Amino acid sequence: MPQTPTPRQNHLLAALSPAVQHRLFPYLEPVPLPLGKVLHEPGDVARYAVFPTDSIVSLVCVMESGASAEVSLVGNDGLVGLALFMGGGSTPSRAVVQSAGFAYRLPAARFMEEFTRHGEFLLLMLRYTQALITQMAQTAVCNRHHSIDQHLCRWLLQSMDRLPDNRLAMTQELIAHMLGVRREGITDAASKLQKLGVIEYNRGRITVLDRPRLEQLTCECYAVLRKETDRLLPYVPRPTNPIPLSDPVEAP
Amino acid sequence: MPQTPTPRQNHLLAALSPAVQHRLFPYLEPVPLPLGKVLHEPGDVARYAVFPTDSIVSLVCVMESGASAEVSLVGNDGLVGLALFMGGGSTPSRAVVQSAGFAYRLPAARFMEEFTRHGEFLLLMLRYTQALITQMAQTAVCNRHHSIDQHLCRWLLQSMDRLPDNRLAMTQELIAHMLGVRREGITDAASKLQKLGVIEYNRGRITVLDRPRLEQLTCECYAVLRKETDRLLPYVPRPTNPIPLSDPVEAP
DNA sequence: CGGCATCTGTACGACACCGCACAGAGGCCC
DNA sequence: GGGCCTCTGTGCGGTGTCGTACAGATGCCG
Repeated sequence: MPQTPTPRQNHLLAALSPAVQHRLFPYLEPVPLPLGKVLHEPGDVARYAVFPTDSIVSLVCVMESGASAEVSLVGNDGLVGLALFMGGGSTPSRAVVQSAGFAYRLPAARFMEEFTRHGEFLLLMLRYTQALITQMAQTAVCNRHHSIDQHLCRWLLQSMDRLPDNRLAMTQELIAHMLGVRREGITDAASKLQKLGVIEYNRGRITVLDRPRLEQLTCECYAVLRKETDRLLPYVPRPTNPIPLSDPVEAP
Repeated sequence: MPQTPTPRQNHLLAALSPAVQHRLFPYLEPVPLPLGKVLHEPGDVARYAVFPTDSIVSLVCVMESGASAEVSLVGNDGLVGLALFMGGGSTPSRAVVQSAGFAYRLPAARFMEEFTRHGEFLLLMLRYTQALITQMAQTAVCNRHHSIDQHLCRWLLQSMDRLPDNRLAMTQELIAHMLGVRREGITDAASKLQKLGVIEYNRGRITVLDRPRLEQLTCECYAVLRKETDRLLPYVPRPTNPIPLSDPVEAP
């Protein structure tokens, strides 16, 4: 069952030193992110930085025709609202919740207060920005060269990496929209994966059964991203206090 | 004829305040960038930041198969070497000279010295980074949805925006490599443009004859990028000295 | 001037993906 | 339980791009 989230489920927040956490955490506010919620439209001025805990947000580019394509994925590894500190205030992309869950948001002013201290927070944000840039670059080349099948595998893996379990609630229609392809294209690709026993599929519920196989089937883009992300943002949460790692023998 | 370049031909360098220019310019070193020169391979640790003046550098992603695709274009509007200040040190992309010319390079240490003053230089770099992010995002969606014809138009326009005149020295083979398509695809697209009288084409020399028409033929991506770049990085060079813009009737 | 490498144009079958249309198959609610 | 909406599967022709192969055109250089 969904427990109350904690800020430290977000890797960026977890990686901050106690001092920074102490300054920021009081201003963090948990927000539920229902499927499909739009965090910002192209050109919107961001009022919050949003740090997902167990939710996933897609950054998508939308064309005049209504066609769209995802350019990157933000989960508990990142934050939505780069434009806050990049100086532009807004971006030409839309941020939409792709997997429901929770996030913590931090008012823009507080965010900038910490950012302009020019300390570890700034450095962390820059590193995350580079990870995001890598993701976009790889998406661009993947869109050019790889098949829908491969692309779907990559997308599933990237989503799984940001989720607590191996299940995902999404219709084929939505996935198609994210990847910028036809719904039928996803039906085909997903059917193949289902026949191979790699995933199980049922009216908007996807379960990954054989992750290693999925990694074999996807294009090299996934490995590139994984490697680069691990390099830039190794997940090493700071301990809050001296923590009892093993069970507190009698917990509630 | 090619004159000796000056750092101020680069818009970023030109936009810096006299104080910053005074600190940085002594360490700038002009370098010729011949066509095809590789500034860095994936994973290379950058030793310089490179500011093009009249040259153009392409950032491309290369796949295992050798296939590649350009993710962004850097000319006198930007610099090569974001990884310097983003914290990663390297990126998984290759930087290759697409149009020969000159650039100024700044040793990494000097660059960081100024960057870590956390003043206008940092802010300018961040703004440029956002412009680059926008470019990558748009490239991703363009790769997914638009035709080679449209893509070529966009690429020509973006190249022209970074060149002093309306001529470009590139074979179809090279363009194809940049765009991540077949050479014949470029032949087709370019033939159409030539028949329309929009460009003139001759063994590696392209001349744009009808720019307005080109802007009609391209996809919306060009306009999006143009608008966003102008917003983020308006080109307002700082005067070197107190400059007589109009006659200084009675200025100090 | 002639030879040759390079660049450009053309052709043709293969294939992935598209757009559309429609048929089953669940799940949800009255 | 019945009705209905949503989601998924399937089929068809059309089109854009690919891979390959080859022929002309151009410019450079000996």
